[in-house]
Amino acid sequence: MAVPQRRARQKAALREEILDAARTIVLRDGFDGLTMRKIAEAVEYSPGAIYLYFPSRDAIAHELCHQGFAALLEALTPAAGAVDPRERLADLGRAYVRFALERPETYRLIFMEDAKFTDAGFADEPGEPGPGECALGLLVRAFAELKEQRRLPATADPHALAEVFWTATHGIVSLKLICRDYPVTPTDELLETMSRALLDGLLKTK
Amino acid sequence: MAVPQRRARQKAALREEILDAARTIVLRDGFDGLTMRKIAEAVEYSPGAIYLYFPSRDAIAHELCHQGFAALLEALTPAAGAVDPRERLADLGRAYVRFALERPETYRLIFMEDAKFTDAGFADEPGEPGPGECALGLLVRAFAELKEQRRLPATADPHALAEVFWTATHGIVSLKLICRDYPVTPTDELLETMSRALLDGLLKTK
DNA sequence: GTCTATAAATCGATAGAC
DNA sequence: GTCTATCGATTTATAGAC
Repeated sequence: MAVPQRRARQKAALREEILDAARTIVLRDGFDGLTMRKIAEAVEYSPGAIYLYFPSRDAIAHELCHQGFAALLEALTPAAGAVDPRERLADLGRAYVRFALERPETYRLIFMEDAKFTDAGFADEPGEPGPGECALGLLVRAFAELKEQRRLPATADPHALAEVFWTATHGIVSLKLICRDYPVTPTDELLETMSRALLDGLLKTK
Repeated sequence: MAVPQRRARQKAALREEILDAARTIVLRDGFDGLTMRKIAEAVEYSPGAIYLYFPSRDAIAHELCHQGFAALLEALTPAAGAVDPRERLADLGRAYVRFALERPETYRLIFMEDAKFTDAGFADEPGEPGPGECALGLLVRAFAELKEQRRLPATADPHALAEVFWTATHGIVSLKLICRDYPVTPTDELLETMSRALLDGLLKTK
């Protein structure tokens, strides 16, 4: 029983090597620049060998996307520690922006490339939460707590408010990642102004 | 002198035909699906003939982008009629979202594809305003009026606030255009909630 | 000015030798 | 399991006949 296990380990190791190489390429050349040939060259195998580990280029991209969502969730989780939900939302916004700017190609891949990758990050298998859903859940939870504390109107929908906060933050980073010169205002200032105004406007009182 | 003018008209006409065909293709197949061959087929010329009117695929995309920004400005201008600046901002947000959803491929082209296209729409020639700058100017002007009316703090920066409003709106539509399933909340509801909360939070009083 | 033909470079994916 | 070789289809752009 030992030999097949070793083989399985080796197979898994090369799988990881391929994914690492793919990540590097996406980071350097963007998603369109990810080709089977480049991957093969990077791991020093022939192009055909890659197909023994992944059935297609899309499968590799899908796996990268899944790992990207997991990384986002990992980056957000430590920012969800604040006791005060409002403070926590501001922290989550900052962590989200930091993640996007530090790993621009990962962010582009999961949120700016293709619907099939983005949607896949939310519901892993139909019904299962998935890392994207969990990340959004951090926001939902904070708004739900604000509502429990009667700092939001009784009619407020925590999920909708979480999506408002998320889309607004996404708007800042996605434009910053696309354009060189616009928006002119520094990212931090945009985020802080947006975050404060949005929460001021939503909450009954500070 | 008449003949060269007629020739110039014919040349300009075919130029427009090429651009029209390119627009249709971008709308149908997305930006990546825009190829010289498809354009040539659509206008019933050979691929090589296109190069007599445009030096490259990028030049066509650049022209499309410029026209896209002009169309955005045209779609926003009638929404800038409200006397009350706050009401005007809400109207501009609605017109912006409507434009993006009605012409998704145009919106993708000018704001979600490539930096060189997006930046080009703002400052046409260095120094000149460009349609993108004008569109943003509609927002800046509204915030500037709010400041004149003492409904914003004296320290408020109208340009920064305009960019906050713009990025937040862009966040809604860009995610809607990318993902099938997320955000779950309907676009209109996201926009109205965001718009109201943001302006409530920024303005001293309603 | 327009065409045909083609260069030169990609790509994803597969077949079959070893 | 890996490689070589290649299919078949892309693409942008150009050269040269008409």
